[in-house]
Order: sequence, then structure tokens, then C-alpha cells
Amino acid sequence: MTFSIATIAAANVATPPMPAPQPRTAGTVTGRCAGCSARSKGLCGALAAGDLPDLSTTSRPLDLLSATPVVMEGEEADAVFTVMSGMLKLYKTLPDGRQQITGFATAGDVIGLTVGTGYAYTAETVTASTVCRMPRTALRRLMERHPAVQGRLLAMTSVELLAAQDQILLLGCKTAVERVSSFLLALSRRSRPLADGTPSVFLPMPKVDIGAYLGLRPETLSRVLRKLEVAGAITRLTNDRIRIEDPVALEAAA
Amino acid sequence: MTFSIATIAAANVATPPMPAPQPRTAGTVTGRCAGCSARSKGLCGALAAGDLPDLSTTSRPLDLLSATPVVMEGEEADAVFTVMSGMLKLYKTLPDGRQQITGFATAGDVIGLTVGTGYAYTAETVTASTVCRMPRTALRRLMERHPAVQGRLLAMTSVELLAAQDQILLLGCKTAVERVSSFLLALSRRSRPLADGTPSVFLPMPKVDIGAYLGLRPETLSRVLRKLEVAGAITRLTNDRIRIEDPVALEAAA
DNA sequence: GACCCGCCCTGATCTGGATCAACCGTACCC
DNA sequence: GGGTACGGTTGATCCAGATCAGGGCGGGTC
Repeated sequence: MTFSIATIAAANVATPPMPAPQPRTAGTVTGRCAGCSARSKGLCGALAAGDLPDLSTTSRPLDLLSATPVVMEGEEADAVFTVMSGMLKLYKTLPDGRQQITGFATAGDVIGLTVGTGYAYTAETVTASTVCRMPRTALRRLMERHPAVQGRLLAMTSVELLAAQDQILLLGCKTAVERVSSFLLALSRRSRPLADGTPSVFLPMPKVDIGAYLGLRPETLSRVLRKLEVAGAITRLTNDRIRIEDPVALEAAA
Repeated sequence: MTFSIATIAAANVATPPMPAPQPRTAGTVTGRCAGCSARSKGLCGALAAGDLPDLSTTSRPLDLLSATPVVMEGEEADAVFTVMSGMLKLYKTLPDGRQQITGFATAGDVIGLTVGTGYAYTAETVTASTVCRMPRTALRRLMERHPAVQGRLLAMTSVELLAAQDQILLLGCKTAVERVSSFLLALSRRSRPLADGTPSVFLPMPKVDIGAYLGLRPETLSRVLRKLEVAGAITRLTNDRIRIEDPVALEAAA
């Protein structure tokens, strides 16, 4: 039986870099958020520097090993999490165990938002990650005190909705080759090119997870990647990095 | 060539009940929104009765025939529409013409919301419908004047996101029988049962549209409905109405 | 009335991706 | 080192749903 850290905060937390619970001295606490790498992203970007104490007193960073559940579908949603580093997968599960990954979360993404009382999906780290936990009550208070937070929340939710509708189009209409090509292109737009300028994508998650995101079996994904490689559209540098050789060809395939 | 009424307001508007542009007499205008059947839903539900003039002066109802486009994917998003009656389909189109319906909109739903400058999908009536048009600038002003509107917007967007994620699960994992069963159950939860108390669903849209929503061909949909009928789970009363005979069996199939 | 057209249904066949099975390379552990 | 477990790849086969084809029916028009 696994428990999510939403309810059992001590589970699966990496030992060395976890900061011990800090006293609420304003100085220390403001400094923590001020130096945060995700400071300008997520919900926190909606706040001015002067408002940081409101964040620091309620939020707490957590360093997590890979394969650690953060929130569990259906569990009571008592906190939201901002990803500071690493990558998580978000997925839904059918009663018989089939899983559909609805998205991957990286730095700046906020997970655990919900309209009801329970989380809508399970979130689990795919690499070692750092997330920042904020209780739901604190988020509510933050929204009341800072209307800009609500606006940011609306903008983020709208962007997620757009992405979800694109995914619906992908799953409902596209072939395996089109799905993989679309996926690689979408990732390459969000990542830095290699030193020589050619675009590349980093795939830290296992192939079975990419398949579960695209509605494909890992065998099919493997075959499609090989086909794209033979066609000269991509090169597989390592198991977790692909170089895009011909973005135009990929675009045509997507 | 078709044009959406977002840009050409006079096209495809039904002749008789279309109210002529009204003078801005506060009385008339407040009355229009006060008597609106969608008054408590959509964005308008976030406003108190005293604030109705803010709505009435900027919104305008439109009666539309079936198969009328309201917004077109990619077109400049200069207005949002609240559905007052009827039904619309929302869909995305691939370059080669394949279409994926992302949802159906009924009374109270708001269409045309977007984060960017262009609409994210095409919306088209499937039955004769009445929608209420509000320019985007008016919505922006309304949000500034009434913070509750923004909250309502956030709630509505979040609910849509949940629905989109459920649809991703459906398209990514489920079989044809599971998709159709899930669809019928979801609809039956939102509709009134028949006079004798048994639940039923109303399907005014053509079968090809239901298929495009569920990621199935119409032939497959037809076969699945027949199979469910033979199994005793449903009865097809007319072409556009189905009675749910055995909700438990449907639940099991979904 | 006769005709047409769009929607729906049903049967026959095809196929893209799933499934089943085997193998390989790498990481980890004793 | 050897053993083992896991992720990834490849090949062979299968099948759910797509595609192709034909026919029925109801509504609209002349």
C-alpha cells in the first residue's frame, strides 16, 4: 500500500537536502521564497516581492525521490503543490487498473487544484523532484488577500484546458505516427536546443509512460520511433534524449 | 464559404423571434436579462439582480437555425456566447479535414472563452438555438467591476478541465462499448427521467457527431447501441431518445 | 402521388495497433 | 564475478474497430 505525501508528509522524502522545519522568523522565511527557482512561475509569480512572507509562512519545499506519489486520485484534496524541479506524471486509473496519463508536470506547474473535495488525478514523480506544498486553506486566504492570484489561477487553468483539448484531438483522431510526431514537436518547443543549435527533446520518463500518455503500447511507440529514425526525421542519441533532425518532416507527419 | 456569426452577426439568424436592436432604456434592458431562462447559470449567475443593467446593455440574444456556426477555430475571439436554449457542438479540425468534437454545449454553457486572441475551437448549432452574445471588452469590464464574475469563470473553466480529462481517459483507454456506456450514463445524469421514472437521454445530434465525440465511426456506434439493446441495458424509443433500462448494467459496461 | 436526399442500419472485408513471446543490454545486488 | 530484475526492442499473430458497400426509411419538394 502506498500513501501520498499529501497526507503522510514524511514518506519517501530524500534524506540529505530536506530543510528541517523552520521557525517562522520573517527573514529566513522570506528569503526562502525570494531565492526560489520557480519564483516567477506558477502561482507565486502573481505576487510582488513584498508579499512573499504570505507565501513563505504557509509553503514548504519537499525533496522527493523518483516514483513517489504526491497526490492520489480521490483522496481528500487538502493541499496544492508547485513543482520546483524534476518531473511528475499525472494519471487517472480505471477500476480494472488501466491507466491514462493526462499530463507531465515540470518546474512552475501547479498540481492538485480541484473544484471538488478530492483530487481528480494521481501525481507521481518520474524523476527525483522538488515540490512546494501549500495547504488549501492557505491558498484560499492568499486568493482573498491578493486578487491577482485568482487571475493567475484562471490563466493557468485555461492553458491547461487548451492543452487537454489538444490531447483530445490527438487521442480521438490521430494515428500512432501522428501522435508521436506531435508529442516530440510539442516537447521540442519547450526545451533548449543542443549546443550545435539542432532542437532536441529530453525524455526522462519510461517509454511505457509516454505510451500511456499517447494512448499507445510501448511496443508501438518503439516501432514508430524506429520508423521516424529510418526516415531521417530524428536521431536517438541516448535512451532519454532524441535529436530532431528534420522538424519540417515531423510537422508534416503530425 | 461559411462565416461565423461572431463576425457577421446577421447570417443564418432565424427570422421571426429575433428582437430588433433595442434602445438602451434601462427598464426594457434590465427586463430582458431579468426574464432570461439562463439567468441563474453561466456567467450571469454571479451577478445580483441590481447589476443586471451591466449585462443588458452589452449582451444581445440571437436566435439561430440549426447547423449555424457561432465561432470558428482560429478566428479572432471578439465575443463570448452564453447558450440560452438548444444545443451546439464544439470541435477541432485537422488540416486534412478530420474532426474531433470536444464537447456539446447546452443552456447555461459559455462558449468562446480563450486565453489567446483566436478561438480554440469551432462551435456550431446542432439544433435551433438561442445564444446571448457579449463582446470580449464588455466581459473584461464586467470582470473588473464584479470580482465574483472572475470566480465564476474560474469555477466553470475548472469544471470543463475535469470533463476534458475524463474525455482523455475515455479516448485513451476505453473500448467502444465502454465509451458509449459512459456517454449515455453521463447524459442521463444531466437529464430528467421519463414520466414513469425510468431515466432516459435525448440525443438531438446526428449519430456521426456522437461518434466524432467518442472517437468512433457511426457504424461502430450503431453496432454498439444494438448490442446494448439486445443485452437489455437500453431501449431505443425514437431515433433521438433512448431509455436506460438497466443503469447498473451500463455502469458495469463503462 | 413520385422522386430525391440525408440519415441510419447491417453485412463483408480489411488493417493499424494490440497482444504474445522472445531476446538484449544495463543496473543493481549479493 | 554471477545472478537477477527491469526497460527496451523486435518478430509473429490476433482482433477491435475502420472501411467499403448496399439497402431501408422518413421527410421534403415538385
